[in-house]
Amino acid sequence: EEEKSTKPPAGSSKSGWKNWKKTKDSDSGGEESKITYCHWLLKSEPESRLEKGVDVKFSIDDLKAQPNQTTFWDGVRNYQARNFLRAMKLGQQAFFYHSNCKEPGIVGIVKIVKEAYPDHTQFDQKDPHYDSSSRKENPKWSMVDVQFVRMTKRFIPLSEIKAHHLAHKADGGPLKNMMLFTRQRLSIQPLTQGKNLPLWTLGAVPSERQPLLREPGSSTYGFFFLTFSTQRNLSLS
DNA sequence: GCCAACGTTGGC
DNA sequence: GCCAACGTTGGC
Repeated sequence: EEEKSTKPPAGSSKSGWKNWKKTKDSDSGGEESKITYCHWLLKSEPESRLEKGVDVKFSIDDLKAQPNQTTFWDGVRNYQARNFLRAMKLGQQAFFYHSNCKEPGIVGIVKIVKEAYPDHTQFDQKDPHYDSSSRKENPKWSMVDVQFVRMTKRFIPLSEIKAHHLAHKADGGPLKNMMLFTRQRLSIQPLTQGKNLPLWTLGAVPSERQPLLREPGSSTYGFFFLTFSTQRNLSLS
């Protein structure tokens, strides 16, 4: 279904076409394709774990250790996550989240330095994420390149984000629909402003085209995350 | 290490 | 198209 939403089938059957139209037009399915996201959250496992004999550990320190502090984000094998990958634009920023570990939470910020292209690991039989059903002429899975930007000023534990999420579910705050909780298993997710709240709660309102994320000390704050944090006297940047 | 959540697979 | 079985994710 997700395949069809990116590209209508050439000689499509009636039902295939219908499904494609449905995902484009319906409120729930279509929303994803219509909305333009600007910020993301990427999960990665910082602790060693073997998958088909291969260690899948990749912490933010591992990213920092890469040449140019840059790596390809391979191994995404979920259609929704893949579609988000494909929606990522050059220069956009994402939180780097440590998952499946002692202290899950946000540890840093990365940026997209190359937009989606075929994930070569899907064709590599030795790779734990090898996909025998994918053809080179029409690769199923994509990856982007990301580069380390910086660590967050402090570690932001899942427990803290979750506390806000729970509070916001009650009071309609910006994190009430955060996908970290509404789609707990999604490894690539967009961050949104939250519908009924002003994005900018402190300082000047930046013009629309300015980068949303500022260095500490700037008079304006970006990343919707900072909205709730500043409201609650926390500082994430 | 346990297990709940949830995405995927495949029989019917 | 339904849904039970199964596999994976990821918090705890």
